[in-house]
Amino acid sequence: MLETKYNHKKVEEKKYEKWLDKGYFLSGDKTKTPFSMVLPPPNVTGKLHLGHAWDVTIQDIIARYKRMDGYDVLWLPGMDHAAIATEAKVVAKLKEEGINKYEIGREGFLKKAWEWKDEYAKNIRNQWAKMGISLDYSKERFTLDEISTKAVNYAFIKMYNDGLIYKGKKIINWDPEAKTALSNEEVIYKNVEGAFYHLKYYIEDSNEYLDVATTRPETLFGDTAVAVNPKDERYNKLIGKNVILPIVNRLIPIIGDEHADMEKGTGCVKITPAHDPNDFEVGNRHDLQRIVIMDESAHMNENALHYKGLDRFEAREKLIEELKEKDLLIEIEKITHSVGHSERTGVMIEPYLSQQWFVKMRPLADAVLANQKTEGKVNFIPERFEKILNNWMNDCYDWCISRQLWWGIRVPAWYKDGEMKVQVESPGEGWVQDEDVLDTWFSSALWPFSTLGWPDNTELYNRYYPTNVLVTAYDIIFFWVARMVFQGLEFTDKIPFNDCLIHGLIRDKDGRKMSKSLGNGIDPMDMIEEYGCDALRFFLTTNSAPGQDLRFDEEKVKSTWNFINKIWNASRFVLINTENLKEYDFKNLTFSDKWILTRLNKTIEEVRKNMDKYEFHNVGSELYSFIWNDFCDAYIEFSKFNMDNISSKSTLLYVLENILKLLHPFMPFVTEELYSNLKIKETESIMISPYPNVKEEFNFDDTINVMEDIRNFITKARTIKKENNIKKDAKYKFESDNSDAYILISNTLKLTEENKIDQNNDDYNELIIDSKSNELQNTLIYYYKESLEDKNKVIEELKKEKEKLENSISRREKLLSNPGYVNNAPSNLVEEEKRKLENEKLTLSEIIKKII
RNA sequence: GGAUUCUUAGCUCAGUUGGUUAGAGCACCUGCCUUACAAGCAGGGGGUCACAGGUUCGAGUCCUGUAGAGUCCACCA
Repeated sequence: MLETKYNHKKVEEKKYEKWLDKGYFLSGDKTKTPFSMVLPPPNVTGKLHLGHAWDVTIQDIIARYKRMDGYDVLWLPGMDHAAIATEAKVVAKLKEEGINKYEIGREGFLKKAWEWKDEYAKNIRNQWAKMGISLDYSKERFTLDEISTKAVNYAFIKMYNDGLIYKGKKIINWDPEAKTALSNEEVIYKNVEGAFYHLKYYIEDSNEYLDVATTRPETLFGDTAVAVNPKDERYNKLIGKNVILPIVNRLIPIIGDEHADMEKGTGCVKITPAHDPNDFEVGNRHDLQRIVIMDESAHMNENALHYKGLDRFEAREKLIEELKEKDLLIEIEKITHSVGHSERTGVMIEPYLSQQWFVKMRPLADAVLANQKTEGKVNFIPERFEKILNNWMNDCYDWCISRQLWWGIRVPAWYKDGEMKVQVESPGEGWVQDEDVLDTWFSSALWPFSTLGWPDNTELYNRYYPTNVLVTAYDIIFFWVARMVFQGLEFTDKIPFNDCLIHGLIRDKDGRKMSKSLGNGIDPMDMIEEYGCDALRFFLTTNSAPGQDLRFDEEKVKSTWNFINKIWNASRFVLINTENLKEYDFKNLTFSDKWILTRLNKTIEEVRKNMDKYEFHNVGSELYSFIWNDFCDAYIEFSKFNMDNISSKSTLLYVLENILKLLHPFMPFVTEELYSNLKIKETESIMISPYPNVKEEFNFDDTINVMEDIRNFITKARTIKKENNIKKDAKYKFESDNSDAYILISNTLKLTEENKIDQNNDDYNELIIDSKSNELQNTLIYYYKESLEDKNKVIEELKKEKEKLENSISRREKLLSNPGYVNNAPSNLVEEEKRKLENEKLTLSEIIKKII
């Protein structure tokens, strides 16, 4: 028999291994309809955080539900090589060991990186196991494995041949720490303290100068013009003249360009085409020279004259000193401005002119936008997230996909004598492969189909693609979701997933983002240790509406634990009382059996409806109130009165069995444990049992209102009894027009035979509790000794109730006499109003009698 | 500047296509060790749904405006 308390550690032990051994997570049953999802591959850089725990639990709920409901579920796991992030971590680790990556070379470094990957992949798999998620490990993939590499190479070459990938020299976001280019999405803008340095650019052959303000004075070495707005009357007459570039003393032209904003700063802008994206454009318009003044680690080069070799910030400092000395500095204006930082290394981005590979976005984005207007669009849940996709697709810029790293898929391009060939294999002797690797997201973008063996025409691909649903957080929509959609459309002519279920981000108790720097992060593994995986899962998935952020509140995890303990104990009760039951027998159902079976049907219906809509918080509250309020508080209590009835025992066990199944996707471990203790069950594991369906023969709809009346009457009786201090052994008289109600009420209120009296003895006063409705009429009279004071109190109470009823009745009458309501409102609501009105009138008439 | 979410009980959140006395958990008050569960049971109190208008027979829900909080994108010489 079960222990008296739920012990999550014991319950969650060894079950996962068993499921794995039995092969329950495997896909491939061809007799069933396929259902597929790919797991958003976590980076192999660390451990899973609460956000992952949330994300994987949602998916596992879907997977388990669909599997139980008869689908052949493929939930494909995998991990992401996370080029920059991993390379940065491996470099840091090597540094600790005193190794420089360039010393050991590309091959040596990659060996180390693979070792790192293997170690972290193992950790991640352990954490997946702890979360209880039902992944098909036989299909596990890695973004750098052969299957993925093949797909990436194919995609790259195809896009190159179709003109969708090109190589070009442009200003890109450069990370001087990782020494690589980044895409715009990998740049995070932060507000930092900085300054506007106002510099004197003397006009040629004159004592006058232009006040040119810049936040990055060290870039002046790359200046090839100063721009003013052609409409700016202060300066436009100077267009065509030259200014003397400070320190360098080179002559550079004053040009007229719309880019110079008259309202902003001084109206004069220095133009550095090799170090600023806007200036790059200006440079193109005016055919200006591009002078690169820094090397790849953001140290000044020979173009910066005597500053050569200095770091950019050091150079800035020294340059300012020199400008001051030479009286070329007008002022330093302190400002706070937003500056791009590398998402991974955290260093300030340097806009940098370099040769990179790009994906031409416009045609791909337009295809997505066009597709979202069709029936075959990606269905976002909640819908509003489609706008984020569309906004991003509307104004996007070409995607820089080359990275100057080693950890990644190498660009399949070969060079010899100024010639370039794009292909996988070396074209032959003397050809050298491009040193760059591709952006991680380029491989992730192909994930839903590359994992299934595309571009080959595989059985997996044909059976499971497109996938049914993708689950991820909203912060990843443009990084990943958008890219999968356009690559899916480009290569497979299909959207990669029909539904895209978006959840929010996890915040701490005070609503702040969880981050390392704040130190407010919570390790899901600690929560599992403390409260169990089932409690964590249920908390994560039932405490917010789709798309909303979730505040992590340990108290709520704790109260979920209590809920599980409640289920545990209810199960104990059922198991203890049904030990001898060999098979279900529903021939002799009592009134409360019929009621709970009907309520179970309604619950199944609601739960299924909400499961299909991914509204898990609704499923949660539906199950919570059914289990706790209906099953435990009411039904189990009532069942105690008919323990000799085999049909009642059957009902107890049957309802429990169904509760466990309904809960299983949320709480896989405890439901498996309890299910394994059931005497009657269809399957050896709850995982492979069929998900509950509504059973028409268990619909006894007329029990619902009657039971509601009975329970209300019981509550009312208890309240009045408590308020009036009626003793347990008070004499009473009880009448009911319904024998089921009579039994349930007298048993529950403990109305014993010995306290029952027929006639009022003059010594007693009467306390009448009654309820009148069309379904049920009860009168319970307690006889007791009371003071006059008590009696007046009772009258007061009755008067209050009378007043309440009168208000309610007049409100309902007004409502029902309103033709607008009666004609327009749904008829079942109108009927319900009428019924309640009738019942209230009956009750009121009784109260009036008593007051008189 | 553009987009978007949020404002409901002391706290954290639900509240489906508008349906008329707004729900839950936790916290609070009262009484119970009634053997499935005191991590529980039985009762109870607590909300002019941010504010102001509008549409409607009917608004927490739809529309307009205001205030506050958050997030994303763009710009930031």
